[in-house]
Amino acid sequence: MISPYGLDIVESCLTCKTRSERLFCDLPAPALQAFEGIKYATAYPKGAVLFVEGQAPRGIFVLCKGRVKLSICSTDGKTLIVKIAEPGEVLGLSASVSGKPYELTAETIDPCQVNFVKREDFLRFLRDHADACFRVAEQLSEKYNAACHEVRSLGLSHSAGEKLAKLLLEWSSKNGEATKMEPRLKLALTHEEIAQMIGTSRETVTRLFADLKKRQIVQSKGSTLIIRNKTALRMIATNN
Amino acid sequence: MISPYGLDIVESCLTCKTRSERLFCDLPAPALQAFEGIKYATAYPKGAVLFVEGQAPRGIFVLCKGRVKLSICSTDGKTLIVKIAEPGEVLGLSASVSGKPYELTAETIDPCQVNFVKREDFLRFLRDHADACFRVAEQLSEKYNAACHEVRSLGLSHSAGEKLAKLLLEWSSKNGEATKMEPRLKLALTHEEIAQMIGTSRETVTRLFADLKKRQIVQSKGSTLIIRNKTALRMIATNN
DNA sequence: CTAACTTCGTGATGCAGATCACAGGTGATT
DNA sequence: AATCACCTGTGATCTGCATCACGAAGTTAG
Repeated sequence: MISPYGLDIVESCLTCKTRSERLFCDLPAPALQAFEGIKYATAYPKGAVLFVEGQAPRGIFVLCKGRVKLSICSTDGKTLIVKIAEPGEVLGLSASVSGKPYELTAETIDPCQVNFVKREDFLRFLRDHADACFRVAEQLSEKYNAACHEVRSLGLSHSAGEKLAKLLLEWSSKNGEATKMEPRLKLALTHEEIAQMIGTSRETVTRLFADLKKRQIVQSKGSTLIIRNKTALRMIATNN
Repeated sequence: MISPYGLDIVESCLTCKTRSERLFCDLPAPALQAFEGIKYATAYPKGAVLFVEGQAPRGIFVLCKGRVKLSICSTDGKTLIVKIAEPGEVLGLSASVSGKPYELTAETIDPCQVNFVKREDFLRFLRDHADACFRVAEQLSEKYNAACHEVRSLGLSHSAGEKLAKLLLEWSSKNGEATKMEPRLKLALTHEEIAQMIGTSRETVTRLFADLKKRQIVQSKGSTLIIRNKTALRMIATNN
């Protein structure tokens, strides 16, 4: 089959191997069958925009492969990256359910495979399949939960250093590296983007990293970051 | 019937007059009947705590009367008020759906009437009533939407003045006063609480109000605030 | 009607971090 | 190897606001 942007496209959800690990995708057979009928399997290159904040909801995007940057943006161009979505997440869900405009902008940062479902089709699907509807509620709860974490991090931390430390710890816990004494993680983002994630300026991020290195708390090798002193980092993250 | 804390308790959802105006409550007859069977109508005095951030979810709280303060709190005691919930909202919903701990603390700021539903009962109810399940998804979308607004306000505004202006405009739009040239609104919160809503210090709020008054943008009469210059306020809210 | 709180108003001070400005790195592209 | 575009590092400066500190003005209670 054709494979644009260097992706191995999983054509059908019915035969998808990773389905069972994913909260939303792991539907009972009838629902899955119905979903199969209304979805459009699509592929996007890196840097494609799935939807823009403020647009009327066209439908949902189930992310199968690749990562997507979710951000909000102020009138004067300042950007805040809310999260980096991973495969298995459903994007544009809340807007499609409520009918309100998308509240975020979604932009791919890898080549991505996405299953798109038109809003009307999706709503009909939800009416017919109660079990899927509950999955949606679960997904939305997850999203709400994540948003609350974001609010907490933005609203309750005093310093930029604290937020950076929180972010690094969070990242390290995602790679199964959390248990290790000295977790490693790939820094796939630029300082600029990290700054946008914690709501600060690029220069501050650079300075903070320099400081962490000087204090032997982290160490970088190319684009991998090694956390040498996890307890110290945790101190910075929790305290002030 | 008994009427604690000076409330007129609406005993049954079936005869509730305000039901139709409320997103979640306006259920089709069978679901409503079932809901009636699992809910506990309860009343709380002002200052009661419905649930605390971090607790395992016991169930949902449908707010019938009164207002509830939703906040998150850091280890060092700093508090951020996320929102003031109004009648019709369902509290503790996302935690009850996902099974994760409550992400907020809910505290009444008026005498309140609340319908409580135990988590297991609620989940069973959702399985049996697909239409209610969709309502839940809608509610969660609302909540997610609100959380996104919060994130935006916290993460993208440069100054405390901007956030205060946003808050005042938002409040004025809730009372049907938005259309008027000079909307009035009751300031039911102290400067301290307002500060906790916009993530700043009490003194700053006082100073900002003083400044707005000096510039003839607002004017206060006792606990009512009159917005004299809406365009100026909007300038402050959007720009910097 | 005074005491005891709570909330509000305002000055003085200090610091975190935004912003500007520029220099050195790094990797692609040709 | 040379150009370009984009990152990273670092100094200098400037400001918004947190924090401390205290006194005035409301509010509740005895």
